[in-house]
Amino acid sequence: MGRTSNAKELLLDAALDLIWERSYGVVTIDAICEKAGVKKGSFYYFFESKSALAVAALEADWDQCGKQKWDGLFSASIPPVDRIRNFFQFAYDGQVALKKEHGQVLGCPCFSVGSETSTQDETIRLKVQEILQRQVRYFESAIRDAQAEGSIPPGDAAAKAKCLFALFEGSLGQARIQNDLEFLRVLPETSLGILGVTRTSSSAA
Amino acid sequence: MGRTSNAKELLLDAALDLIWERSYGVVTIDAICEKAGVKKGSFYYFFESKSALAVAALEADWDQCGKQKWDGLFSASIPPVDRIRNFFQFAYDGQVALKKEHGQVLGCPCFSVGSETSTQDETIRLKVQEILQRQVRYFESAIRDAQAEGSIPPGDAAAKAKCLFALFEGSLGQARIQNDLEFLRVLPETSLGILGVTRTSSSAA
DNA sequence: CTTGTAGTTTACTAAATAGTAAACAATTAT
DNA sequence: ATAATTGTTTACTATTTAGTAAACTACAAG
Repeated sequence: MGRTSNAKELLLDAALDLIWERSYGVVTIDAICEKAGVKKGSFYYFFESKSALAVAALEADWDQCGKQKWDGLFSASIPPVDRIRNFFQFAYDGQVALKKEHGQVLGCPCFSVGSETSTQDETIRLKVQEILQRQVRYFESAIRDAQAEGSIPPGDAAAKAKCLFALFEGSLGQARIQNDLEFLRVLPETSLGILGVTRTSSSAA
Repeated sequence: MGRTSNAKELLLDAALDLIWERSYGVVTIDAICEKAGVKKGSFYYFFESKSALAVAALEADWDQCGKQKWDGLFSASIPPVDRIRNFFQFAYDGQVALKKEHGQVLGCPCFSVGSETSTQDETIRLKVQEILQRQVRYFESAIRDAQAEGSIPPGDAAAKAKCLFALFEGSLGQARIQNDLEFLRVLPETSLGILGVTRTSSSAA
């Protein structure tokens, strides 16, 4: 019983938006509260600090959006090489939409916040680490499947996955810094080239 | 004539150190002054803001350290494939030393600060963009030379350089977030693999 | 309809921070 | 020496920010 509320969700959404668009350090609790339309007293009713909110916001974003997207893109019902190409294409399309909306390239919130805070806030660092590692595993699994069906050469799948992921995050970071999505446009093909795909298996002409 | 001073240099050094180790947003002017052993009045005598100091610190670091390192590593007197391998090895060794000194993986200050501030501070963004583009050109030139001598397959050298650079910065970011240098250790070989080097030309057995 | 619970609001404090003004100190050219 | 110049220091203000305490409101179960 008692009063009901969606303030917690409003705060999580506002925090992720602001931190993604600006940065963790520059966003104040007051700004988050204002954007969420929630008073500071309520903020402290739900969260103990900005750090705790950020951790919760990253986790909530994964649970509510990220996981489904990645599950769909890396579905076993899709040929493994296509999974990877589609993923990079999806990432590019998503950044195009975000740029249209915000006027700026935003990149990956998890990686940006992680890089910014990792030497200062261990709880954020661990949460980011956890989410990023989950993501690398999607790559790894697709690479293993592609190797099994012979569409890419054999080799250490975990290492290749990390390599692709670093390329991905590095490109997102570059795109954010240059405010230019050109870096991402070629990734669907570049990534497959790195994996050693010879013949373009399906969708592309 | 007039009084002489090294306060400006002390401030530049302190700023880069602190921002590298922590982040741009979390470092205050007071903290920079304290680390530099300079009073705030002097800070404002030399710089108009934290942002201006950061821009100057990044530029000074390139002028005094970065340029010479890159020039040496990418010297035309070195076989082009070795330049690339040596660069990644040097980067790894440098991060090992930094980790020993600071207890944490720090990554690339330019990229970290750039990613953190790019949507908030246009002058920092432009300076970072400039420095990063300079660095990509070293890769590009080495790749072109390697292609010319036939040690790697032909293809768009600028695109390959951007790809390698994204891999590099993405790996540094990952290393910072995971506080683990494993990501960087394999880069000397991984990078050459991506470029399509078949035979390990020199130093390695 | 009243009581316990869940959430909200207001008004506040204490601390951190950016930024300034003006007196002060050192150096050098004349 | 003494001015002019360059840099330093101190002490200050105004603002922003995190965080708290306590009164208040809505709701739901008995």
